[in-house]
Amino acid sequence: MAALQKSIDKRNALIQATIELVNNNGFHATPMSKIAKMASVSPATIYLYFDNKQDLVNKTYIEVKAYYTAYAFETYSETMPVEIGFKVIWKRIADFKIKESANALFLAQCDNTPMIDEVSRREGIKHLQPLLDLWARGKKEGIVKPLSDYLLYAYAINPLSFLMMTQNRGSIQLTQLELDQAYEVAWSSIKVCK
Amino acid sequence: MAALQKSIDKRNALIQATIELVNNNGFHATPMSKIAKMASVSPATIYLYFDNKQDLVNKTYIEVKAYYTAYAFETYSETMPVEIGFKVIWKRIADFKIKESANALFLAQCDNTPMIDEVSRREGIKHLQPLLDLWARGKKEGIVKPLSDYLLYAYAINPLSFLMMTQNRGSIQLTQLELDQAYEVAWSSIKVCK
DNA sequence: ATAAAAAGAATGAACATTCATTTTCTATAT
DNA sequence: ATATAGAAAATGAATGTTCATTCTTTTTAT
Repeated sequence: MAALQKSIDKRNALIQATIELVNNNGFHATPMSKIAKMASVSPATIYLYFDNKQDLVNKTYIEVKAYYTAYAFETYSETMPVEIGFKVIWKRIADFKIKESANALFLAQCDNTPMIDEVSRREGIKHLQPLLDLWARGKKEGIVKPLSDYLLYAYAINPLSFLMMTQNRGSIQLTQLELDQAYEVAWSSIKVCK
Repeated sequence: MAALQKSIDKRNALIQATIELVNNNGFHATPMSKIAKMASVSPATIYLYFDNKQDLVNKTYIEVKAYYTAYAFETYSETMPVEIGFKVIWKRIADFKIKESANALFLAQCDNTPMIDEVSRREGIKHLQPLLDLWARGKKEGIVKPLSDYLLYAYAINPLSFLMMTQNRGSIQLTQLELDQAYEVAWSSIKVCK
């Protein structure tokens, strides 16, 4: 099969270059020629791996998103009690946003921009299901507030995006203390008060 | 003075067109020619009001941001008790995100993108001071948790951006009930528990 | 020896910006 | 009030560049 013979390394280099350049310049200011140069490849070669620029950025988005969700749930198991499970997932997401900030930044840009197809966007959302299941369980057990998933996400998870963005812009440097505080606020905002 | 004689209506039309087109297509996919057409103006005319495309988008950002903050603090007074003051501001911001969703969407895109100069970005941040002052007062009175402003903002205000974004994408329709719930979560996440 | 993969150069379209003219406004003189 | 000169504002049509994509040729691997 043709695609399989092509070098996976080149494909990865292209994806990485796309992430880095789009993060720094935005989609509109990253020409294919620069992506090619950064990946040490001819512009024409990009078209052996991707249909066109839009396809390149869509596929980059989907791959990064898949990596993100795999990372988020890596250490989680559905047998964990709700509070433990949430903590495990939350910490992994925080970890991702800090350690994989280029990837996280790229996702944030895609999620707040018409850069990505609706189709690819929907594709990227799917993988969050385990968290929604956890919340459903938590609600049933009376541990998690009976709020919509969107509200829970807005308060428990999304603030991490803002903190990551701000840190990345150099305005703040998150300390371990602040991260712990952030977790406490996140959990307290969705847990049922005794 | 030359600039003052030019039609303020045309300038406004250009700003409005920029907001709408950038919201729908992103910065990279909105040519000056389209902005001109939507504002019923010749492309050349844009350059009588703005230096270039970057300047146009920077100035649009600053204007929308100023409008946003003015709106947010419209009904707030520094003599209000902390809890009341916060509620007043929060509700106004929520109002803005819903009623002025085109403006809010534009700001969200600017804030998550390298579309805007650092200079203009900093310019836009300034106006949030009354909220930071309110929090300082709240901390002193032992009403607000002793967290950094960024953490407070991340949990008390930023979730509204996510909810607005999601609603705008058609995934949800915020009801009054949900808005009230959102407020309760916001306040409970920053207030000191008794 | 053949076919896949990659390359560099070429192509053509899109676009930001400028240029040369025309239109509109304003202030003054009648 | 009206006409008009001069300036400001606005325009549509160029200009030159940038860039996504394709074409033809070369390199690499089997």
